[in-house]
Amino acid sequence: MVTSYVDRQGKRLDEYPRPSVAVDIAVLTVDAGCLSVVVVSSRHGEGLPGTFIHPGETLAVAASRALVEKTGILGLDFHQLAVLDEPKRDPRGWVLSVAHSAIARRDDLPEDVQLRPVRNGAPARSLVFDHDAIVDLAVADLEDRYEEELDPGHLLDAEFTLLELRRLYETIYGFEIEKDTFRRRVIGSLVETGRTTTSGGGRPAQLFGRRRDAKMSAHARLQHLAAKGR
Amino acid sequence: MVTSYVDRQGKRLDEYPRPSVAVDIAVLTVDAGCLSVVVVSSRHGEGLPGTFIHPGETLAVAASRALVEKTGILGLDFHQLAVLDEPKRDPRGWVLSVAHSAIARRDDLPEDVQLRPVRNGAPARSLVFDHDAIVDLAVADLEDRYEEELDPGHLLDAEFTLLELRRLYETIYGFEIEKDTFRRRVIGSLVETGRTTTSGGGRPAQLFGRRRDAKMSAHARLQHLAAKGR
DNA sequence: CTAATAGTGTCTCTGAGACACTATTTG
DNA sequence: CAAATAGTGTCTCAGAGACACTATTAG
Repeated sequence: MVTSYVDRQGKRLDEYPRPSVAVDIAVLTVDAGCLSVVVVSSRHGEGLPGTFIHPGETLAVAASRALVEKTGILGLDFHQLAVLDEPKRDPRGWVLSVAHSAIARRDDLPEDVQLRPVRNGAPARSLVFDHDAIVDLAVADLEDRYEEELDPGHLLDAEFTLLELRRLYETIYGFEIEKDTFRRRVIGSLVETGRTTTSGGGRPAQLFGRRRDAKMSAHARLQHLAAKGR
Repeated sequence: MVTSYVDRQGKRLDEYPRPSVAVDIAVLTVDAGCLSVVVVSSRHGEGLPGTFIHPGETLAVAASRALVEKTGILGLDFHQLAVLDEPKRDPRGWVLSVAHSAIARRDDLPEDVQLRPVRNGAPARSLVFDHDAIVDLAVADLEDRYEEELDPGHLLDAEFTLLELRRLYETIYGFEIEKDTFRRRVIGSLVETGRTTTSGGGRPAQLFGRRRDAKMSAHARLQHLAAKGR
């Protein structure tokens, strides 16, 4: 490392005390129809998987490493949410945490992973440090991204029915959606496969695939919330 | 600092090598009808004002300190944009930067502050390290927040005409807006003051104030961009 | 047949966009 | 009067929401 640079006060870079920098990851999934988050247990209590960043790593690499080491989860994409910077947020010392989120299909997670529901109606979480707040950020981010794009986390298979898609969005948004309105909203982002499935019980449902670059039309959830005066 | 905690590998917290953590701030303003960013000169070239975080500080405090020390700017609100984490992004060594943005009125900035235009048509910036990318993030963030709310950065006075408001939005969005459509879009977020001003040259324009909680209606800019096929 | 789910026709409402028009000032 | 800016009336278009209707399967 080059250390000969000095700043305006004449201090060398390596004279500054430095914080430890951690990554914490909220891995969200839909388990049994419920939006859930992966947690790990430690001596401090239940929290999100995380680790300290190592030299030469990017934050995404550190996040991958944390998930493998602590949960056995592999190969997710990470989104930065925020930097948690309260000097006293971690009793071990001065630790900044870069909060991340990721989305995973339940069956891409190990069988024995610990999951906690995250929706408001669900039993209260109480994770260590400020990890509850990270989960809230992750959920808000998930909602935003599902509003922009059609199932960007690929929680559904390559082919799915409109009912399956709608149930997924209801799980993520946390409220029911009218089937006719929903159909018209997403149909432009789908391609018919010609195949049908009768697993639902009534008339066979058509199976759809995603269009490339499958945006959601307009901003329905915002309008919905506005209409209800929330 | 408590250092007796150990992690799963049995390492104490203070045994990990730590990155330096910097804050860099893109202060945006409208100067002479042009969206601009505050820059500072150093031996590396022109860059955004920034500093290393000190023990006990939050990032926002470090950002305030950086602005005062390097530009004399006081009292802005900061928004975290992203963490820049490429291990080699800073030639001085391993430096993470938490990019921030802030919005300021031109006349709240010192007279002699260095400003550079940021819009695409403007002369190319070429700031040090990855600071051009931070400016891009700051501009995107500004556009998003001006789309959600009416002049959240309070770049206008307490009372203003619709022409002034529209010119501001045109400067921020980077394209012209129809006056009739714009008027109908924002009028619900304004309160009439009863006063008028004739400084424009033609019929006197009414002066408006902000409503508390002045949201913009719907998401006009997105729809505009979609309509133009961009 | 009924139950159940899939999918459509159609009406209303809202807001964006566009154009033309009227209104009120200065010179 | 002309020029300039402020503000409105009104039409079209698109999409959300809601309701009722038709379609196709299982049993």
